[in-house]
Amino acid sequence: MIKNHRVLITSALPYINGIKHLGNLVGSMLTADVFARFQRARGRETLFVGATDEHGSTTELAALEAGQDVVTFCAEQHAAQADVCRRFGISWDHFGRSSNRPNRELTQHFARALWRNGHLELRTTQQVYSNADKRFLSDRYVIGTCPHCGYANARGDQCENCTRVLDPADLIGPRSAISGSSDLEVRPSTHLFLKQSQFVPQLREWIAGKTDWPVLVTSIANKWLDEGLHDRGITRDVEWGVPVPDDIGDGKLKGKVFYVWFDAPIEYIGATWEWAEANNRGDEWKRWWFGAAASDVTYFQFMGKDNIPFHTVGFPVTLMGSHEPWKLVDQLKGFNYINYFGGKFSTSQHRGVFMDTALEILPADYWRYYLIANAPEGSDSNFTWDHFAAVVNKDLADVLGNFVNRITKFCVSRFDGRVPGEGTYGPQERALIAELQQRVQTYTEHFEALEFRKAAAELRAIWVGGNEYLTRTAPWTTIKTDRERAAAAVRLGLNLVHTFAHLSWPIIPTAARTIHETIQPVTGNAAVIPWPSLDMAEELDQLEAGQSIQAADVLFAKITDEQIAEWTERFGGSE
RNA sequence: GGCAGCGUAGCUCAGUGGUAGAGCAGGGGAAUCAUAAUCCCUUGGUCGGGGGUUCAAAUCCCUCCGCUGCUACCA
Repeated sequence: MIKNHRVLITSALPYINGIKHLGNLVGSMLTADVFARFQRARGRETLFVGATDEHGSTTELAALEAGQDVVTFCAEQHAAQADVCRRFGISWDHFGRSSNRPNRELTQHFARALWRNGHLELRTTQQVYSNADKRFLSDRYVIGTCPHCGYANARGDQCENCTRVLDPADLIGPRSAISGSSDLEVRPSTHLFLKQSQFVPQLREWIAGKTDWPVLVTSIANKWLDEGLHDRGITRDVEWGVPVPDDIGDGKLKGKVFYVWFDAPIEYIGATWEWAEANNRGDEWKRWWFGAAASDVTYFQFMGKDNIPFHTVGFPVTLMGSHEPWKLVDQLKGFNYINYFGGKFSTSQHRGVFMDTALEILPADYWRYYLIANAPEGSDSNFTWDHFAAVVNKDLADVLGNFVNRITKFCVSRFDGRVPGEGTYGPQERALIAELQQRVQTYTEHFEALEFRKAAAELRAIWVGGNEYLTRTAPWTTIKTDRERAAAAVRLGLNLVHTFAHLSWPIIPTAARTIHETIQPVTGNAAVIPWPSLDMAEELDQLEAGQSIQAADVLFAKITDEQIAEWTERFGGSE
C-alpha cells in the first residue's frame, strides 16, 4: 500500500456522441468513481476528473444527422452526459470538455514540443475527397462493393461482410457514405506523423516496470511493441478539432486539425486545468501533473480494454516526446465488456441498457452495486434481467436492507427508539468484532488492489455477518428473560448499521446516506462519508446510549417477476 | 489469416504445482425481530477434449474444439 500520497484518477473520456450504456459505465466512470470515493473516504487528497471527448469526423456527421451545428450539438450532448453522470452519482471534481480552451492550448503545446524535438515529420498521403460534400472522407465513410466478396455496402476500411481489411481504392463503385455521391477523387494531403517507432525502447522499459499491472493490460501493450510501432498520423482533414498552429509543419497544414486520439487523452490534463480555473486555483493543476510538485501523486486510469493501446502507447509517447516531466500513469485498470443476453451492447443499434433509461427504472445504487459486484474484470460478463434481479433482491433487499430494517424496528418497538445503554459486550460480541476486524481489513485491501468484484463480495460478507450475529444473539428471545443481554445486542446491531453505512458509501452512496441517517446525521464534510476506524472494537461501540434512532423504511424494493417481464419486453433481450 | 484472453457446480465467478471453492439457484431444518426478509445443514463438478512433464497438474508444455477481443482511418 502506498502511504501519504495524493491520488489522481481519470476515467476514459466518454465520447460525445450519445448517452453511454452500462458497459461503458462500469468499465470507466463507475469504477473510477467508486475508487475516488474510497480514496476520499480514506482521507487522501484525491482529484477525479473526466470530460467528454468531442472532436472528429464522427461528431461532425452525428451533428449533421441531428440537424445541428457541431458546437450546439456538443454543448447539448455534454450537458446531457453531465446530467446523467450526476444522477448516477459519478463524483467528478470536474467534468470537462475536450473542446475547451485548456485542451486546445495543451494540445498545441505538446505538438510544438514534439515538433521542436524532432518527433514529428510531414508526410503527404493520398486521401479520398468528395466534391459533393466538399470534404475529405476518412476511409470508413467511403462505401462501395467489396472486391473480395461482392458485398455492396463495404466500408473503405474493412468489409463488414467478409471482415477483410480494405483500402478505399479497392472498392468497386466507391461513393460517399454521407451524400451517396460518387463524385470522388483522390487528392494528396500533407499530414503530421508522430514517429512512435523512436519510443519503443523507452516504452518497453516503462511497461516492464509495471509488474503489478493486470495481464490484460501489459499483454496488449507488449503486443503492440512486439509488432513494431507504426508512425502515426496525428492530423486530419476535418474541421471540428484543435487547429494545427501555423508555426508547426512549415505552414503546410493550414486548416487541418489534430486527430481526435491525439488531443483526447491530453484532455485529462486539460480537465484538471479547467478544474483549477473553475475553482480559482490558478496554476494548481500543474501540481497534479508536472515535475517535482507532482512527485507524491499516484495516478490511476480506468478504461475498457479497447482503450488500452492508446493509454499504454499513444498518450505516453506524447508525454515522453515533450521531453518535459509530465506525470505518467501509475496504475492502469482495464475492463472487459458486459454482454447483453450474450450479444454486445450497441450504441448504434441501441441494444441493451443505457444510463438514462436505467435510471428511469431504478435508482442508481441498484445499478452501481450490481455492476461493481459483477464488474467484467477477468473476462467479458453477461447481463441478464434474471441475474440482475436475483442479485439486487438477495444482496441489497434481503441481506442489507432487511438487516437495517429488522434491527431498527426492533429497537423502536422494544427500546423506545433509543440506543440502549444497558448490558455489556460479551463473547458473542467479541467474536463478531474479531471477524469484522479481519473482513474490513480484507475489504480495504481489495479496494487498494482495484479488485472490485472481490471488494463487493467482502462487503456482502460483512453485511451477512450482521444477520448471523442477530440470529445467534436473538434479542427478541433474550429480552423475555434478560433485558440487559438483549440491550447489548441491540446496541451492537445499531452500531453495525452505522458502520455498514460508512463501509458501503463508495459503492452505494445514496443508500449509505439514508442508512446512516436512520442512526444519526452525517457530520463533517457533507460530500463524504469517511472510512470507519480500522479498530472494530472502538468502531462498534461508539453510539451514545440514549440517542434516538429512526426505524428504517424499505431501503431497496424488490424487483418483481412482472417488472422483469416488462423490462425484458421493453429493452428486448431474450433472443 | 495473425496475435491475445477466456473455457471450473444449473447460473455468476474465485482459485497458477500439494486433499476442487464461494455466492445464487435446488433439498432439509431452526427461528419469528424484519421487505416471507434471516440463520444452520446439505445435494451438485472425470476443472472444454486429447496427449505430455512431474512424486504430485484446474494450475506448466503441446495439440484440438468453442467463445470473445484486437488487427493501427470507429472511438
